[in-house]
Amino acid sequence: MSSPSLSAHSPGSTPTSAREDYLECILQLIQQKGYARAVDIAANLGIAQASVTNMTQRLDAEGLLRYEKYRGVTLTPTGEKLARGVIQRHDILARLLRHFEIDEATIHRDVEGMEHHISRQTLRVLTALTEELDRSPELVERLKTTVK
Amino acid sequence: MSSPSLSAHSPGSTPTSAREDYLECILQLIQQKGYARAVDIAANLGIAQASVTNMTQRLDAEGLLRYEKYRGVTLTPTGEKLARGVIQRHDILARLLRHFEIDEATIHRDVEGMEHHISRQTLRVLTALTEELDRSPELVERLKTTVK
DNA sequence: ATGAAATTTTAGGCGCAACTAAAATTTCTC
DNA sequence: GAGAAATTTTAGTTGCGCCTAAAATTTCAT
Repeated sequence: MSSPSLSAHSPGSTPTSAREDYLECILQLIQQKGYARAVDIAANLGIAQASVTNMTQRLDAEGLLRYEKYRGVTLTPTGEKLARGVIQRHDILARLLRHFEIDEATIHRDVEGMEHHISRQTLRVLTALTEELDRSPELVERLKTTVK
Repeated sequence: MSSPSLSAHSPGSTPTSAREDYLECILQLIQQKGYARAVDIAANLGIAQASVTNMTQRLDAEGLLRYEKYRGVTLTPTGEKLARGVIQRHDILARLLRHFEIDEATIHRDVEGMEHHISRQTLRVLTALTEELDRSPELVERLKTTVK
């Protein structure tokens, strides 16, 4: 039922999860600190610095970011759009789950895994759902009792 | 923020997504036809038959199924439990999304991607949510209007 | 029961995305 | 501004999970 794994990232195709993780992380760093250095990307993703160089070179070749040796990286418009999408999906999922009493670590793991697989359509639904939970604490309460 | 990719499947560790896809597919075949042949597994997963042999050998070594050369495969209790878990997560996600007007193809793709990343806690929440939607068509209607 | 067809296995290979170790470059400190 | 420290890059390696082609085995039809 699943596709033969996301292989070759032809330009225009959907980035792999790993690529999305990089883009997300890079945008977050840029927003937080104004720049994205390899050492911080590596720390945030929990991988070795050399792996970052490697991947950022590929992402540059694919037009998702601009990479200059020994200088930091910046996102291209395409890359930034993708990064914003991932962050948006991440945030909605986290907001949705936080309505219930799920530990943050679990929320983090689940969201991290799911955020790469949500279509625009599903995102819209989850957004509506989350906003309904925001404005209807009774609903949240009813659900929480059902859960336990 | 993400882990260094799911590498070595040490016994007792969480199976990779690919492994879960195999287990899910195998259990479905066994339920449907009484047995699981490589040719059907390959067709269902959209991969080559040789890849199935390869993976089933690994899954046997890991104790998730029993593999006998030129004979089919059967799930061990561990493998079957895992397969049931995946199918359960799959079904809940699909039921949840089907409450809205999302095309089946999109539901299929999203579920296929997300089903590997849902914890027990989150599963419980999504189940409660789905059952609430089952019994409250007004809520569904309200959400559907918000979405469009 | 034998030969053709289907299925399964073996063998070798590939791309992705990680790793380590060592070399190159930049940045900080005095 | 020289040297130490930090960072980045290069080079080479690994495991996963897929591939194709060819060989082995089983199954099916006559």
